Amino acid sequence: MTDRKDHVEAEPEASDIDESTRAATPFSNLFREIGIKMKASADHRLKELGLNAQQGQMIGYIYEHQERGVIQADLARRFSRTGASITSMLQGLEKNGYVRRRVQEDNERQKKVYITDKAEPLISEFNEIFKEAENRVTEGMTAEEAQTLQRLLQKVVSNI
Amino acid sequence: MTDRKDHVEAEPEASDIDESTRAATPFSNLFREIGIKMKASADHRLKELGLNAQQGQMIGYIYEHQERGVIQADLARRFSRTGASITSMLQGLEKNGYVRRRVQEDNERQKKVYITDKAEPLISEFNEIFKEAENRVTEGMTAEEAQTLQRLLQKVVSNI
DNA sequence: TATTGACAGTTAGAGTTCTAAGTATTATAT
DNA sequence: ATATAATACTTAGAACTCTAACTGTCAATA
Repeated sequence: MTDRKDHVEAEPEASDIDESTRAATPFSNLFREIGIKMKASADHRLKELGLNAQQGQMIGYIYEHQERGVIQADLARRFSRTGASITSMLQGLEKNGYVRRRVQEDNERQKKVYITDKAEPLISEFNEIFKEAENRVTEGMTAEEAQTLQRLLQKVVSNI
Repeated sequence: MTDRKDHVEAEPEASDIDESTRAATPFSNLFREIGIKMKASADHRLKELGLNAQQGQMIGYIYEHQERGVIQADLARRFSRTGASITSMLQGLEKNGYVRRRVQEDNERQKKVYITDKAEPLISEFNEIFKEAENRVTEGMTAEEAQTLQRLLQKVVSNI
């Protein structure tokens, strides 16, 4: 309600919204904004389950791959995090009873990671939440536009 | 060199790379990957200056807007962070001499934020680094493709 | 076989982020 | 005019992240 611009150099400026369309770095700003919003959205939904987005993704990934065997280094690669970060995250998830870790018999350097019974019933909810987020991205686009977007994003990935 | 898949359920699986193209949530994965890569790239470049990407963006934003007057709540809005995060970040930047803060005379709740002389010479380097990153995004695209990408990304922003 | 190097994971310490609770100031309403 | 609410910022405590240094295990090689 109050006008926060009502101070010293009170110039009648345009609103700040949609700044990314005027900036010299529109793509950086767009990607940053999208990342923030998607994370916020996922965090909001997963909060009911007592987890955050990163934890949800990690549990989902472990679930999908645990039969093949997942070690911490796999998670570090997959989520572009350092080994120390993975240790910290898994310690948290283990403390709260969502995962367990077991040293490999054939290679004692490695620890394999598994989902617990406590985490299993959450998987289907995760999938639903992530699928909803996925669908919202392309809302109001034609199938062709969505396909073009995906193709161009893949190009961006290979560029950077 | 070693085959890290050489353990218990040793199935001859396809490699993990490019998983985002097969996943059920290609857009989420693409955006996550792009975000991680862009941040890593910016961090790497700004490291020579003793700063990280977030600090660089914040200093740049303050520089661009300090004549109009920037208070902490503006930064929180702009960067989608809580007030507490901004306090913490600015305490760090202030300790290292990049910004200074001054309580407003006409509203003692607010603190205006300014760039110091120490930070000023870095601005042009920031701009160059961010512009390079921006250009790399659309490398190998036609002007029309880049325009399409920007348009679709704006649609994504409004969708989520 | 013994050394050397690579790999997997941990810890310690620092920075960033969050939530929750708090102080102080300003605006609104009764 | 006084009480209430909204705003701006800070602090405390926790979680996640990083780098650097460390332990322990396995692989390569001389």
